[in-house]
Amino acid sequence: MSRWDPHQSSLRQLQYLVAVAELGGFRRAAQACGVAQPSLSAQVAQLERTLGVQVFERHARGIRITAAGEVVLARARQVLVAATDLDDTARRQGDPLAGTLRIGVIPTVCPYLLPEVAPALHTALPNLTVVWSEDKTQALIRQIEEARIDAAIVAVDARVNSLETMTIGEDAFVLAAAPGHRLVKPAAPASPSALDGVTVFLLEDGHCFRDQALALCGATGAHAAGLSATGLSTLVQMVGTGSGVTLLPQLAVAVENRRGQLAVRRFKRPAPSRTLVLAWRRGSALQRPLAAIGAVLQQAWPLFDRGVPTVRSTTSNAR
Amino acid sequence: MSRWDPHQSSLRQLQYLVAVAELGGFRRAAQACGVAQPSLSAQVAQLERTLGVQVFERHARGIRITAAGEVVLARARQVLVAATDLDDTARRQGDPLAGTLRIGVIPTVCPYLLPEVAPALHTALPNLTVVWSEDKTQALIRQIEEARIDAAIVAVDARVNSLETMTIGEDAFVLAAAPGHRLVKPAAPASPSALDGVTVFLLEDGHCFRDQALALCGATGAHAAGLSATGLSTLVQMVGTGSGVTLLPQLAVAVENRRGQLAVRRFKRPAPSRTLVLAWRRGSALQRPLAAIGAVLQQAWPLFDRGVPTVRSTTSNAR
DNA sequence: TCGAAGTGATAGTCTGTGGCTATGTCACGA
DNA sequence: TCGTGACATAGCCACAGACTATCACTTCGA
Repeated sequence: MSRWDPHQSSLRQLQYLVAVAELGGFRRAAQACGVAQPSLSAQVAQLERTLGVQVFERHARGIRITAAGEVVLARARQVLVAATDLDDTARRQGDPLAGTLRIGVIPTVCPYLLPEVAPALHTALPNLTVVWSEDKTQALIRQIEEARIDAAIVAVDARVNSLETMTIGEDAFVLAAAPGHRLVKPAAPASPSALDGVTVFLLEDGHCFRDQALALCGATGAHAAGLSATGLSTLVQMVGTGSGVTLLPQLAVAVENRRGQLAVRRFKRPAPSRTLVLAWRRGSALQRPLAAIGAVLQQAWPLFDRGVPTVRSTTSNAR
Repeated sequence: MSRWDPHQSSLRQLQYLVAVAELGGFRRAAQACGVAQPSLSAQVAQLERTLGVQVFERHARGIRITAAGEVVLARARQVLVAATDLDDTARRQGDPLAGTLRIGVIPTVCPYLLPEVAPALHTALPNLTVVWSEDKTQALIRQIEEARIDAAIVAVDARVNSLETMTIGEDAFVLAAAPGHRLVKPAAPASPSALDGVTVFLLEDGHCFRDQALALCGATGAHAAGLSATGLSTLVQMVGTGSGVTLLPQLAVAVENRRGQLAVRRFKRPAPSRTLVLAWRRGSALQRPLAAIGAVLQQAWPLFDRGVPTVRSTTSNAR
């Protein structure tokens, strides 16, 4: 019965392998792994020998990953993710609501949500330490899949099958422009068709909020301005001085318009909006603490949502 | 950047852990792993220490798995399965259609399908060695999930989410009884309602074919006989001598009725049937060779299917 | 009641794996 | 042409993990 024929390779060897692939070289990988380059080289070479696959082509000017190596690397990463889950599982055995979680947040949410929510989380889950990071959706998803972060707060349109999600809340879009602009003068909620033919300033590529705003523009006949902003603050400055119009998530209005330089007008219900979710890798060992965090976020959400039903077309939402 | 903090534990330690759990003791596990008991004990103890979880309670009369241990073990198995996938991936890099595959087959299929199909497989895929095993559906699924076999030929009703499947063919059910029995005398195909009030002999519990036949009985008003058979051969003997009726898969008729001791009658179309599939673990590294095997099985299937459209209500289907 | 047979743990020894430093070889670019 | 940075090689050392022998304990049966 060959059931117990041992796995020759070790987890450490797999880590070395993946490190070389990701950092693009043995020296850098060795440094990152905290070992000397010859030690790492030897381990990788031995792993290649036991697997019977050459993963890297060694050149004097660095390495190349072979075709066979790519598929082997993908499997190696899977093993390491599973091992990480094992570690997590074990670590949480005592108190599932204790320990450290790494959560990524998209840039159009992070600075507005965290200041309110981080203290609430600490109160609700005092033994849990959350390390926040900020990145765009695609990067966050990759980081989740590679177990480099434990979860992310994102605004999903398309469901990613490798992730599980929990809805935090709906974040409505609002119109924003310099006070006096014709689009934001009326007190009544705007119809989406008000955007027809209008030039709208958007975020630069890679922000999911750009895509969502762009979709709304496409549906309403608006078109994107030639210039893109690197963040919502920039966006606000651009339309605040000029004559343009932009879309903002309600979540950001209180902070971005704290000096009242903009006039803001909401849409008729059902207002266009994005759904914020907490997402984590399917099968993660951290279901328990993540679900607890998700619950806290859900509870806290009305704090940010307050503008939506009763927003005034004036500046300076309460703060 | 804690990205590269190493996994302390090794795959070998995980194997030891799982072996202890499955074999129920350190000595047996050590023997199975081919190491001395103290070596294995030390490794398991260290693993428990690094994970911070006591997986086993040690008693003089063996071990018990702790509650925390159960969940840790499940994760450990996942890591080993991923490692097996890595090995498989690497091994198949040269020729994906070479090497060895372990395939399980349910008892109501194995003896009838293999004699025909094994040579065909060898012809079509000469570099592939298939090791066949026979077990019931539930056991096979567990073996697939634990990477103890690579695939199985089963008759699924409920789809199991952890498995991917490829249909081999439809295997119709037929009525079988001693020649002269009123149910098998007419030449015309039977209506399912013919079973109403009839006592039908079935396989013993655990055979999926029992459940499928039982479902048909329930739908038609038949009821199960008190006595169950351990296999189709036994079933044939039971009804061949007595006055009972049974259901057989068409696949088995040629072999089981080779001496013509039974009269067989098919059902009106659409005849009740089971779907035979080749199933493997989702994400298995063996997609390529398994799909190739599935294709050969599909092609070969009409060989066994021949009775269905034109079956006579006589004995002795061609062979 | 006591010993045999089973469990896993402990003690002490040895070897091979995987680490280190120092150096070699090669390709490219200044 | 030589310097620089890539990865490989050589040689050494230490400790992890294997082994054998034995202990401590429980259970079962004579």
